Amino acid sequence: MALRIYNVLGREKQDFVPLVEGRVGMYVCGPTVYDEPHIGHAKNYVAFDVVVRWLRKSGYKVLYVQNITDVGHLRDSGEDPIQIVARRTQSGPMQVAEYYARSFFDSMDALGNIRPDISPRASGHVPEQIKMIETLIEKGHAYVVNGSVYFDVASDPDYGKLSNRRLEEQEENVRVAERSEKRNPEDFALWKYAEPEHILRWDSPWGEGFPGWHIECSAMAKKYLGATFDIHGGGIDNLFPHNESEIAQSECANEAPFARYWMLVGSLTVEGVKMSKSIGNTLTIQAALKRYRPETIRYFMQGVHYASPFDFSDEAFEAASKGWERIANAVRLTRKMMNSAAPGDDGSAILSVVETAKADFAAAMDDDFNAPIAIATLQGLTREVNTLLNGGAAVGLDVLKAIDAAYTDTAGDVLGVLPGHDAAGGDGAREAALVELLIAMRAQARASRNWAESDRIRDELAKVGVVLEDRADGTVWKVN
RNA sequence: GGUGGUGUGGCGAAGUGGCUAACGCGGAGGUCUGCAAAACCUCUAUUCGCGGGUUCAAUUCCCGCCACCACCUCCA
Repeated sequence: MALRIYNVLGREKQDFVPLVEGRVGMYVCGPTVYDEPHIGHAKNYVAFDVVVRWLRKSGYKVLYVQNITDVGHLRDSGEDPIQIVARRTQSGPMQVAEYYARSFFDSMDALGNIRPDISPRASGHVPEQIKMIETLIEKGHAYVVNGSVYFDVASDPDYGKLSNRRLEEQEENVRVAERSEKRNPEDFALWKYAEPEHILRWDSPWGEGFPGWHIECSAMAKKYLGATFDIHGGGIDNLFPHNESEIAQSECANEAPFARYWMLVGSLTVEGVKMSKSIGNTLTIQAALKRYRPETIRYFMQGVHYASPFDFSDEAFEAASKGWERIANAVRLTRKMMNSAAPGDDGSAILSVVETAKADFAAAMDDDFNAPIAIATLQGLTREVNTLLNGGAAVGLDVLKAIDAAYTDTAGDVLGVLPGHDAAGGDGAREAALVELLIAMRAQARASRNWAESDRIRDELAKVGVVLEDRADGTVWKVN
């Protein structure tokens, strides 16, 4: 079954046909590094991490580029956010950018996101941006005013094709344009003249200044992926003006199509409210990781299709967490039983169920990366696996290995939601040995019907996060 | 006002022109168990925002309306 992707450019689900067979060039808008990354970032980048993982699982050789925005862009206040933080912390702007870039990578690593192949920084690509701006000027798509350069929206008949904002429709709604150096209110800055107090500044043919917000993505995508490439990802909140402007700049400068498939991720709210500093409901990834384990965060976020809006609430998180645990328990049990199972294919009747689940999982992912359905197939598989493993009948090692491989291929490699391979939850051989020792002592107590002692061991372990479950064939444990 | 999106059971959330509207959580009952936990089984939306229309048939297509959300020029 072929991969299909909902292309925002055209607003329809399309067969995915890469530019070069077997290869995928993919660009995802990265963060502006002036603050700690939050769970909105997590949702976005987990989504694209899974996209890349699935493409690779499907056999594509993927080149994944995700930028780091570390140059100054203006905000409402008229000031560059990096500059604001720099002043507040009495640091240099690039020091601030570096600090938060590292924090971003740390958080992404902790969430289990595979790093992009290239993480280009806007500050390191100013010459490329200037070159592209010069090209736009030469081709009559941009003009210089007072040391700034603006893109002439009227020169691009395609402007608005991604967001469906056509100029002619817009114009009627534009109130009397305020006094501006722009020809049209819709024109956007490619290069901005730096006022004396602006710290982040570079030399350019138009004097000292700094690049516009959108041009970095156009320049870096071109440099690493070419004028035309396969997939452009980002958040839906940047559809306009950012993504629209990227297309306009790139296609006018390169005279070639830009990204062929646009995938935009739905926005995230917290308890139904948009995260914002003024409300004070921003949840950073580091804070979230103190409360929840990363696999459950990933699982939770993939319970909703990537393009849909997503609400991060404790209640919904708990529900998802329980669902995750069901799968994780089954995998843990499978691996535990692998340690002592006899070779052979006892219980092989389940293999057809395993194959069906793998096929259903693949079909779901091929259908515009439908992770919710992919997870549903794993839940269905888990019911069958649990029935088998808890049924008391012998299960051969070959069968257990097949089950483990199915989970690893799907929940592990693609969704990235499985705990580490250590059956105990991954806290080291010494801890495992200590727990096993206590379990053995408890088994003795149980054998002599000393329930007080056996319950005490179980309760004390529970206090430090080690949960015991008694089975007919022994006791299994896990770390909460 | 413009553009786009969403509205499905107690909660989260898939989905389809017509088989019993996935899956998870929660709830009820049961099995298993020293107890617990885990697990399994059964039940839990005559119904898919509202009103029209198309159709033999719509939650799914079309129109209108209502509600909520996002973005709307230099705020990833």
